Amino acid sequence: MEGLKIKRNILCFDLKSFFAACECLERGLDLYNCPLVVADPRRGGGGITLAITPYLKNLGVKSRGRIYEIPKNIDYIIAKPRMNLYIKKSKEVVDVYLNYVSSDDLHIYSIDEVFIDVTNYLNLYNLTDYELSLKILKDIKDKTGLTATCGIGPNIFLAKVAMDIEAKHNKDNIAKWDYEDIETKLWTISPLSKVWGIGKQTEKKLNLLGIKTIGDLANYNKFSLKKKFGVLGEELWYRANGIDITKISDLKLDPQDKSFSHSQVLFKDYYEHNIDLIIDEMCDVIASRLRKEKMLTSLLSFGIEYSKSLGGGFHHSQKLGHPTDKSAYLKEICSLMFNKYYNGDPIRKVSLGVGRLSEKDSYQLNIFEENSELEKIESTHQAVDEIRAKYGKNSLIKASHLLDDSTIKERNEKVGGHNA
DNA sequence: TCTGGGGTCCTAGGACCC
DNA sequence: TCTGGGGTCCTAGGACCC
Repeated sequence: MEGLKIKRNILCFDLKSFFAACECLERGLDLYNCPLVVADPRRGGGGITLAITPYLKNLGVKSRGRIYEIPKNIDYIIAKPRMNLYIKKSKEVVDVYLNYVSSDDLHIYSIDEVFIDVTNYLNLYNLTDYELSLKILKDIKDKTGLTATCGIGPNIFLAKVAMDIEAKHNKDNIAKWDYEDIETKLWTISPLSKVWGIGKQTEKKLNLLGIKTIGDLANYNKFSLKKKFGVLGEELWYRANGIDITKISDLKLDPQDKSFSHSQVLFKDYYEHNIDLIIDEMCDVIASRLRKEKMLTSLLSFGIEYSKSLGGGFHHSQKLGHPTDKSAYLKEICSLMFNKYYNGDPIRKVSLGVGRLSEKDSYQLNIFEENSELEKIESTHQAVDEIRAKYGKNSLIKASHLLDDSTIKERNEKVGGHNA
């Protein structure tokens, strides 16, 4: 096991209350002293709070909850999410990291979290990993106004857990964990789901085995875990022992595995006669993104969820006859699937996703689409995309999209389902 | 009493091929 | 006449993350 204890210098950074911090900066408010909630008020009380300030956290408000869950006696400011602002800010922070390391040693995990392997830079800068992280944190603060926290570990897992569990509570916003800290810092963690990679479901199953702390997990029989949970069980055991041999380069995603999707919860019940419009629009959005990223998809997944009172729904995926970025083709498949599986219940949610992506330049013309026809469609799409890029997504929309049931105009003003 | 949205990874069974 | 077996692809579904 000693051989698996790799000794890198991994830093894991996370931006503190990121969306809320961006809103406070823009409004000239003090993040630590103002009751701000980032959430879309148009969603009603059931809407999700995307972020809250530390000030509200201290009052016991859940950071990812519903608006109606915020205690009535607390006065708060509600900030409509502005995704484009957060993306811009996130890029500014990434630029700070890239001043210190090359992109090969940086993995962007989410809009506000990264992993950096600084092993090969410490000599160069003549700094310890702690000193370097301090410097980067200060740089982020100076250049963007944002506060970050940093976990340091000999591997990715320990860096992340050090960050999640300890760094946030430390004065300097840094926590460094090494293999000798495992018993005191990692093994004492409970409940299990506080640890990265263990969710509520797994926690429940482990609890049934009498495993309540990470220490219990680490000292459980590895082979029984493997028997019960497959490779995941073995993985859990290694992680509980602080072992993770993943390198930053392993985190780079194979383009084959890439996917993207759109889903939306509808504001009213839809049925067969008006859901077409929604599906149409979503196919257009997905196809347009494929063209923007110069990708083709070979796998479509489509799902419908019925109104809460009834529950249920379906979700299916299907390999496509040939790779495509054409809205019409996606619609055709969705429509087939809809007719096959829809049971007539009121619809409240639609999801559409594409996967098995490939780069467009490898596109082979196929026997199903006539060459000239293809070019015609292609050039039309291109023209539409160009106009939208220049004048905004709403500059050119289909006549059907002006109907009452359409949601596309609202959605075009959103990024990732949130207000742009 | 209540509606988020976008991702990745893993497993498992059936089909199909050699 | 019967008990093959390995590899890969497809789809469904579960779990986790931010």
